[in-house]
Amino acid sequence: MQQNVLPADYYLTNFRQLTDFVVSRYAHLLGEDALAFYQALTSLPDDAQKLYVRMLLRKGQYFRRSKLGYDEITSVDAALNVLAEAGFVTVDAPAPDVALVKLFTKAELVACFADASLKPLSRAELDESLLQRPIREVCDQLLAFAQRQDGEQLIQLCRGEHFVVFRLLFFGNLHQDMTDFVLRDLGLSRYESYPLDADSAALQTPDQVAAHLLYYDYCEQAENIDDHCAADITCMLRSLVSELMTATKSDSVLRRRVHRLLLKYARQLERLQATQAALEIYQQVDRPPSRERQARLMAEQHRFVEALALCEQILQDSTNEEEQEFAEAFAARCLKKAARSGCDTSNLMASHALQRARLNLAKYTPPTELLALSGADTSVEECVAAHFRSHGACFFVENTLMNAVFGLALWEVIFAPVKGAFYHPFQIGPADLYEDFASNRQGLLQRFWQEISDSDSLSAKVLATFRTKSGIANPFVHWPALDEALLTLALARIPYAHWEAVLKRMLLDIRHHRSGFPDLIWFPDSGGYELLEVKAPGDKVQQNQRRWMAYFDRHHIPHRLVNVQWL
DNA sequence: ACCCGCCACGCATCG
DNA sequence: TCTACGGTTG
DNA sequence: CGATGCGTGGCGCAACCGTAG
Ligand SMILES: [Mn+2]
Ligand SMILES: [Mn+2]
Repeated sequence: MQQNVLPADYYLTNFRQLTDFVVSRYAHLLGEDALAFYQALTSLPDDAQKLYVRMLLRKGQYFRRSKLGYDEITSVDAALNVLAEAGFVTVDAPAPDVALVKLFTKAELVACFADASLKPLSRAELDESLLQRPIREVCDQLLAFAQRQDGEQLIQLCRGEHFVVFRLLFFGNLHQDMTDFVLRDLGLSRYESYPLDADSAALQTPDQVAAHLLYYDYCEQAENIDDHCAADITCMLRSLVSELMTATKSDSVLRRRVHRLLLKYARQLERLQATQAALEIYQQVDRPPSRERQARLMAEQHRFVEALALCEQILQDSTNEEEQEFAEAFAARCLKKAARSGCDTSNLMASHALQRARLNLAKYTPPTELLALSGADTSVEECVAAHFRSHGACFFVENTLMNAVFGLALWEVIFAPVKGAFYHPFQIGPADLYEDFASNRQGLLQRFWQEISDSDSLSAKVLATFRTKSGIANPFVHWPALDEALLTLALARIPYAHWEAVLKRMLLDIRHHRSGFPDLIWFPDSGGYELLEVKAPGDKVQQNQRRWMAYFDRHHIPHRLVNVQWL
C-alpha cells in the first residue's frame, strides 16, 4: 500500500478542519468560553498555533521544554512566549500536580530528591512513595531540579479542556481522534463520501452535550478506579446514576452508552460478590443481559420465585433471542430447584409463559459428521478445509462472506443520506446501523428487493460494487479477507432464495445476526455448495451459530457440523 | 464503533 | 546488552 | 459423564524512540 507524504503542518490543518467544522455548524452548542478559546487561538501566529496543537495532541498537560523538538516551528521559544502572553501556557509555573512526576526518569527523581532509598524501588513504587509526600513540596523540588538544568523549562498547557468539547461535537463521541485524519490522508483508510447536510448532528442541545461530557468524565473515573474495591465502584455508579439517568431518558445514544457502562461494572460487582450492589445497578438498566444477570443472582440466593418472575417477564416481552433462550432454559432449571427446595410452585406452574418455556426446550441439532484427521500445524478449520479441497474448493470465511455480500449488495442503502445518519467524514457506517436501520429505510429496502430480484441482478450488483468501492470502509466488508474468485463462485453457486433468506435475517437484527456464520464454505466439484462449521474436540456450537443453522434448516440452506477427531 | 466483538480454548462446577 | 512497552509520529 | 458458565487469548497502521527492568 502506497503511503502518501503529508505536509509539515498537517496536524494544524487537521486541527483547523475539525474546529472550523464545529464552529461553522455547532456554534450554538459551544459554550461562550469554548468559542472564545477558538477565537483567541486562531488569532495567534501560525508558529504559536502549531506548538499549541502539538502539545494538545500529546498526552497530559505538562511538558518539558527539552521534549518539544519540532523542526517545522521556526522558534519554539518565540512560540512559547506568544502562548504564555495569550494565556495558553504557563512557563515554569506548573500547578501542584502529581502528574509532574511522570515528566522525569527514575534516575532524575533519585537525584532530585537526593534520596538513595528511592533507588531500589521500581518505577511504580517510586511514584507511589512520592505520592505520600506533600504534593506542593514535591512539585517545588521538581521545578527547582528542572531549572538547574540548562535551558530546561516546565510548560503547562492551559485551556486544553475546550478541545474535548470540539472533538465531542465533531465525532459525536470521544473515542475517535485526530488519527482518523492522518490515516485517511496517508491512504491507510478510505471513507465513503456521503453528503453532510447542515441539519445532521450527533448532538442537538447544550444539555445533551453537557450530559455526554459528564458521561465521559465517569468513563475516565471508571478506568482509574481500583477494580477490586466494590465500595468504590458502587459509589461511582450511584453517583453516575443520580447525575445522568434523567438525561438518558431523552437521549437514546447516551442511554445506550450509560447502560453499557453500568452493565460492565455491575458485572464486576458480581465478581466481587457484591450481590446487593450489583442488583441495585442492574435495576437501572432495561436491556440485556440485565434481567438475566438479576435472575441468576436471585437463584443463587435461592430466591426462585423472583428469579422465575424475571424469566417470565423476559419470555413475555424480550425481543432478544439470546435472552429468550436463556429464560427458557433457566426457568426450567429454576422450577426444578424450587420444587426440590419445597417452594410452593403452583402459582408459577400456572404461568403460560413458563409452561411454554418448558415445552420449547428442544435445541436444533444440525446434520453432523465425525471427521478423523491427523493433527497439523495450522488451525482445525484449515485442516478440515484442506480435507474438503480434495473434492472441490473450500474457503475459511466465517462471517466475512455473508457480511461482505450484505455490505456490497446493500451499499447504497447503507450509505443513503438518511436524516441524522451521517454527521462527520470518518464514519464507516450510518449512526443508526444497529438501532432502527431497516425501519428507517423501508422504502429504500423495498426498492432494493424489487431491483435485486434474481441471481443475475444480485451478482451484477455485488461484483460491480466490489470493483467500484474496493478499499472503502464499510461495516460489513473486510476487504483483505475478500477475493473476487470466492465472491464470484459463491454468487454463482448459492441460489438467490438462499441469499434472500440470509440477508433478510441479517436485516431483522443487524447487531445480533451479523455473526455466527459457519467456518467454511465448500464448493464440491459436482456443483452446489455447503456451509461447514468445524468443531475440534472440546469445542461446541455457540448459541448464535446454532440459531443460524436452525434458520438454514428452515430455508433448506445446506449446512453441516463437522466434528473433528484427532488421530 | 468505546478494553472490543468475535472466535476458540481451558477450567471449575453441578445435575 | 537485550527486550517489552507506551508514547509520538506521519 | 455432558452440560453449563466463566475467564483467557489473539487481532486490530506501522516505524520509531526513550525508559524501565
Ligand atoms: Mn470459527
Ligand atoms: Mn468452528
